[in-house]
Amino acid sequence: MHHDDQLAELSKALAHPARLRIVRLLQATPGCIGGDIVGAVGLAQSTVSEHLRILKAAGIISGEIDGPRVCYALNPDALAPLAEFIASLTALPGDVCCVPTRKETP
Amino acid sequence: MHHDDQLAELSKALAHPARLRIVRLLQATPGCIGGDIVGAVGLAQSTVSEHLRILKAAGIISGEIDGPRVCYALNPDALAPLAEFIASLTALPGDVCCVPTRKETP
DNA sequence: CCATTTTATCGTTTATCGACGATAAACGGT
DNA sequence: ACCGTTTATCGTCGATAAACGATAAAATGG
Repeated sequence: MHHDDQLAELSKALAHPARLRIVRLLQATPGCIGGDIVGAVGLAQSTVSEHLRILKAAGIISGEIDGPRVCYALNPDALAPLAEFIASLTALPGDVCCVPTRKETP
Repeated sequence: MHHDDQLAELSKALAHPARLRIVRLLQATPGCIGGDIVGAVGLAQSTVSEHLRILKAAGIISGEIDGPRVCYALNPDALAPLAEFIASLTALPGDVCCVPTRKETP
């Protein structure tokens, strides 16, 4: 897989308010919250399950089976490539562009 | 707009290899590259134009009209919220979860 | 061993995305 | 004033994503 494809995968996994919500929840909750996630995001159980699957596929979270329920935990390291990419952009000032400038595109 | 919505917008704008490619190009090129972007990404001109539009809508790039062509420049600051969000996740170690662990979900 | 609880999967529907070609719009140069 | 160049927009198509309800699977507790 190309490098940009991996970054695109990570970005896509974060590109949904419900999934960001889930990530925040997992970050805020020290222990394990089971299906409390479903109640918190306000979507159907099956929909939340799908969002969890997407996050897990991207490596952003991991799930451990704990009896009948599943305990999800955050994997902040998975986002390191994305963080590095963004940091690399801020590194050098991508300053001036060509000629004197005319007007802004609408 | 909710905070998560803004982050989702930014993530979505990055969630495509072609757009990441464009961002890299703009970062690497000190001056202005015009429609060289089209040749570099290997997609149709209209498709590239659409990707540029999406990146501009997210504030990640800006376009200045320079005669018949448009000069695009990178806006690394636009990604600061996303960078901060990711950094905040790595901050506290989101470590152990509930009970001893049984097995990994397939 | 059965009932309950919790999560995952399936099937469907609707909306959004990504790509393209064709066309329009804006501008510089001859 | 036209002509070539460059970019944006439009319309369309197939593919993917998002949401839901219904159903199945797994494991605990009675």
